[in-house]
Amino acid sequence: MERKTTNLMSIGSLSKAASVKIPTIRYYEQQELIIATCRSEGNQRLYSEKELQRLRFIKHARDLGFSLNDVRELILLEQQPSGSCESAHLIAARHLQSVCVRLAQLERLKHELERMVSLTESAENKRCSVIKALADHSQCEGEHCA
Amino acid sequence: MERKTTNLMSIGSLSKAASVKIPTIRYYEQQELIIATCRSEGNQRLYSEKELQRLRFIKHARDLGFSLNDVRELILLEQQPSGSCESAHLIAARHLQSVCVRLAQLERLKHELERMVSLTESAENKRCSVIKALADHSQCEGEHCA
DNA sequence: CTAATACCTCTAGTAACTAGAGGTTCAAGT
DNA sequence: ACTTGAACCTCTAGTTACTAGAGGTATTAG
Repeated sequence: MERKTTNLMSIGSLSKAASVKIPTIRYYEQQELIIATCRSEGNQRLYSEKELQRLRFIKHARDLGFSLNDVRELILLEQQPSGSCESAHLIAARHLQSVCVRLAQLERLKHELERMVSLTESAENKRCSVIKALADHSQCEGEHCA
Repeated sequence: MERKTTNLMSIGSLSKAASVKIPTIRYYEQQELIIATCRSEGNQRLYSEKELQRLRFIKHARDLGFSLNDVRELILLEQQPSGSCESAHLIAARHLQSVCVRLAQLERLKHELERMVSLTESAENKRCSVIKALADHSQCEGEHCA
């Protein structure tokens, strides 16, 4: 009744529509994240609009840096009627947290690298200061140096 | 003459001194980044101060996010007498560049995740907004959405 | 001399794909 | 109906930088 035209598409079309490479789609299938609606007589995968939506969901989550395990969980939550919101929120919040941590780390690394590179640029000494900076970590300002 | 006491250490001591795990050291050996000075009668690895310095160099570079391939190159450069500075500078600058790119990406992701999470917190509707945000990327503000 | 600890090699597993070999199916044109 | 070329199929192995485990040997402290 509310079923649209049963327009099934090949893996190639799906790939283009979701901007996800074909081998990746097959990999996701292996990981049980997405399964083709059915196969053609000749065993080729056929997908409906529903799978396209799911693949876009996965793509978006991956672009946001969620792991495939997170994605797996989110898909399960999506399928449940309700009560799943808190869990989804938790996953997102946890991920946000790790993004923040990573961000702070990268900031620090950026500073040290900048220092290293600028030292090199003004180098008048023979010994390379990039290499010196790496070898002699007493100069290092970063926290990663124990 | 300028040779210090020939105090060789086991892989365990080296590991502690450089804060690098034992299997990782063996892995680096396999990758030809560091080789033990010699072996004991019973075939156990023995290292000198020189290897400790190199391992610290590797560790520091890895902490700064250089790939093992970069490290390999930097080590080669380190061993050459001179003229290697530009190459080392190039490697560092290239890496800094990629750190900056990654940083900008992460900033964007952070914003989108924050938006997602805050939406969820104030949700009064039944359907989870985290999941909705992932499914419906027309709401998405990030550049990663094509 | 013995027991605990540290070491050895080798293989396989992790995440998230990517690449390639070798073969089949589909769609379009003649 | 036939042919050609693109798109598809499965399966295996490679990528990065390690980590974990099995099964066995060396060293060292008491």
